Amino acid sequence: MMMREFIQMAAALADPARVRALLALRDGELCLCQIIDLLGLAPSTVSRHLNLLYQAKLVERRKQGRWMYFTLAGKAASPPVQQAIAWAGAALAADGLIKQDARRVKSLCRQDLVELCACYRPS
Amino acid sequence: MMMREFIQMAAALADPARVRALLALRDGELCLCQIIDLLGLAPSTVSRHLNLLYQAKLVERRKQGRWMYFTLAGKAASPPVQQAIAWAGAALAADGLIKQDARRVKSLCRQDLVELCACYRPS
DNA sequence: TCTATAATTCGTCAATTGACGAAGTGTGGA
DNA sequence: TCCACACTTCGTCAATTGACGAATTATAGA
Repeated sequence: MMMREFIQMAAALADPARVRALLALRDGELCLCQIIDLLGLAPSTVSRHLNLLYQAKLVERRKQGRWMYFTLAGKAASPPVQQAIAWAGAALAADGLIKQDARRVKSLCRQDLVELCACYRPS
Repeated sequence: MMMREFIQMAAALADPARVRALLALRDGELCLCQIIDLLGLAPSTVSRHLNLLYQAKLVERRKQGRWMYFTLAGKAASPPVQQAIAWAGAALAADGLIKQDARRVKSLCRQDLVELCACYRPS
């Protein structure tokens, strides 16, 4: 791994919204609109954050229909990538916001995606 | 560890000069002027970089006379700190610049500190 | 005490970053 | 063929960052 890639990874982890999104994926894949709902930021902002995580190879993504699903980088990922994810998870295991997010994710996953995509709800 | 501290650590690692300085400390302590020489940046810039690494708890420092010596965070450091250092080291083990720095550090350590402090040499 | 020097602090400047909304893309269903 | 909607791209703006030099602090030695 070269310096450029490492810096990209560290920079991706140097923002609370991105770290929250990353760790929210530990229980399985999420649709972008679920992450938008979780973070409470504008769709374009969240899209950009997730793209940075993707460029840094910390997450993978697949498009299914209208939805873009994200997952944590898997077993095929390089050791530095896996170390980075493990590091963030361990360091923030006791963090209140991260724990709150984890509970929220469980609840989001129980909802229907069509209903959930509240990110665009006029409310 | 809270979010704030984690972000501080990740941000500290998100700059090539700081990562180089951090990993240059793996073989033992270095004086600030040695790091200035290694990085080829202005003294004030390097001082600021090392202060950020210190705030992030990734390095320790001690003042002896006119010199400020830095070392990697030791065994007393929290697991996340140690994980971060191990992560950077492993990810950049094959990086050319880091390897070059390591050779340079060995050579710097063989020089007399008084002669070395070339950072202020008019040259 | 005076001087030289290692390091820090501060002010400035250009470049980058994160936020947003507006506009554009693409997919699925009416 | 439209339309609705999930997502992305782009432009803008305020805030942050990294670089530097100038000025300051602190320490060792003449």
